Amino acid sequence: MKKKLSIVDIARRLNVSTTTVSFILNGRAKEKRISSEMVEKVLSFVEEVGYKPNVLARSLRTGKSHIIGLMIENIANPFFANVARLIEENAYTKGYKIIYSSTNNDSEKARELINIFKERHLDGYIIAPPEGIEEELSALAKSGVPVVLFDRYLRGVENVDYVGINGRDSIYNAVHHLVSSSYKNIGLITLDSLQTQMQERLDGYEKAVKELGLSAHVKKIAYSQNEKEMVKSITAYIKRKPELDALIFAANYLGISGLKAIKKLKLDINDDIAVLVFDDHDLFELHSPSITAIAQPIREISEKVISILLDKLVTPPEKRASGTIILPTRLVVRDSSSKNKN
Amino acid sequence: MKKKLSIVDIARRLNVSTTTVSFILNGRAKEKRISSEMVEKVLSFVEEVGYKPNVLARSLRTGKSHIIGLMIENIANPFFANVARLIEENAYTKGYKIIYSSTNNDSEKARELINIFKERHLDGYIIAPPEGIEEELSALAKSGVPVVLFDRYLRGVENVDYVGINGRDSIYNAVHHLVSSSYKNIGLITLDSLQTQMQERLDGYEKAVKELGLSAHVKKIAYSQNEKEMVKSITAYIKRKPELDALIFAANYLGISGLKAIKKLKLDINDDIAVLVFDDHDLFELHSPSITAIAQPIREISEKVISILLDKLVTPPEKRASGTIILPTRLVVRDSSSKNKN
DNA sequence: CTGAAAGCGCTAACAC
DNA sequence: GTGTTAGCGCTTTCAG
Repeated sequence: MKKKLSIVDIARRLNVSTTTVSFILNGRAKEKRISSEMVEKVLSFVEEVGYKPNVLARSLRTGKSHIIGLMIENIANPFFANVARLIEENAYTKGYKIIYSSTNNDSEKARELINIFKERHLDGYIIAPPEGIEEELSALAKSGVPVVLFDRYLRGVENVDYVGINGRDSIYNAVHHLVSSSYKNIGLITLDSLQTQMQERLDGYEKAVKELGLSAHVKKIAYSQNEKEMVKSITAYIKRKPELDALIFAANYLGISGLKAIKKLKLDINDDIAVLVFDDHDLFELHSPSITAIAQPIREISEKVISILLDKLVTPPEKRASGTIILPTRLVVRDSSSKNKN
Repeated sequence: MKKKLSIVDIARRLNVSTTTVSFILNGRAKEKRISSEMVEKVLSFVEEVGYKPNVLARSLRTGKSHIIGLMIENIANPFFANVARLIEENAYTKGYKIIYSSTNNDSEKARELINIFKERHLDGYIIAPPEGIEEELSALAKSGVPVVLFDRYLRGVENVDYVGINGRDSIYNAVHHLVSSSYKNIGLITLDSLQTQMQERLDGYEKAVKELGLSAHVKKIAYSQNEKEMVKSITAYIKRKPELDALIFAANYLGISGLKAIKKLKLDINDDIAVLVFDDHDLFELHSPSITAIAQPIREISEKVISILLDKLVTPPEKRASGTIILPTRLVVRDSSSKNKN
């Protein structure tokens, strides 16, 4: 239909210079002391013809894209999906768009993504990083773009912010909760991963178990996109360890796989084995029995992440300071961890 | 670190023209019959200094952004999250990035989004549209950008493709399934919405009920982001209709709210009331009893959507034809709809 | 207060 | 085969 007008077109039609138009459009009319009739004239014409500046050209010129890159593990994981939604909503109100990508915990893919993002001159990054991209992240941060990590951090990466939760304490407390509900043989099903958040959870478990004089039972599952395989290894593990009377799952999808395994084995949660999962999920509330979970403060995480990033965007690089924010989790006690209630 | 090199820099260093470099970089060396030594020289130098063309400048020049806009209802809905993930994976391998946004079924927000997307010169659009953006979509399509709708279409919008499922038959069959499991008073909990996919589901229900000589019980819930409210209205409805012995939920989040309502009312699924939900979910398999669901072919939908779009992207506008693809669903019968099994 | 003009980095028609 | 150069649409310095 209406062929795209450029700023030149509108300047010509109005018999003014592009400069004037540009200044007015960028709200610098006051500052440049442009007559208010001029401003009015330009604005109403722009409105009338529905002119929109070409963002691309502007970006090319200014070096700002008003796009934020979001890199997460997997958008189909409800935790990440919810964080993504909240971050997006928030960014949107501030005039920023999100371009996102799932890494599937693959450092190779993450590296590529960073490159692609870089080419597009994104204004900032929000990343739940897989291991092995320390260098790329450092380089990115050093180049002056704000980078905020969340969910897990990467050791030795400078000048990035981090928003996370206290996984160590969370699991530590969870173990105590189970013990106080008179479970004794508590296993931890976690990922075979060196990611910091998984390490913390493991630490918390080991610390608690040690202090309580219990023996540790840890099963590390290989990360896989394939749920079937996860269910299989968990099933095998449970069979191999009949002495366990409680299981902590270190991530929500592990928990879901675990519940499937338990169902397959026809075990009774609680009679046979208690269940506690890191990261809450709709499913856990509705499950019979309902499943005790460690709930992450999704809203707070999202808000912190985006507000830190937006803050940095308006702070000159030399005045920026990076930091770490650790948020508390909440243990939502349900029936799967209360022997007597069931 | 290394300050961004431009194509001019590298041309100068090599004492060749930018044209030559540009052609080589765009793989048109053969076509332009550039000497292979030249090609080699340029390529290795480019490699060495790690030069990356500025995508923005290229887009400005070519008018192509290699970005696809994805507009869905809500990324936190597993159906959309999964579709998004699959589409993204697929697009990514073809060199396209996704920029996404949730509309929350708000036509105002959707309209704004389309405007923002337009400014960025996206190459194509994938949209699960709310009602009320017919005009904008038509305009978009008319401007020559490929548009693919999915999940629901909009009446009267020309020149867009649509990938959907046969919601009418799905629900029709679902009713028959319930009846053959000897349920008689079947209610439908749906959204108070004119969206085509919801209409189809309602149609299927009404057709089946009529043919079978049953009486219709339809509850239309207002769309809301707030789960609590949904649970409340469903709870009230169930209380008001004690004669119902089966409930069909027309969307997965309705189903989840429904399950919460049923739990709150302490009803026994199956003894008191059968449950069948449109759109499968992890939860439904694990629920006790497990919940019968109509599973959408998520992978097929995603693949169709993206392949249609990518196809159009390489087809000159005048040769493009738009069409509709309807995929079949699968009724996954579980315990919640089998009176005797329970 | 307003205008001319120099780029941002790239592509491609047009020369040679 | 390779080089020159005119834009793509915008911002912003520098003159007036």
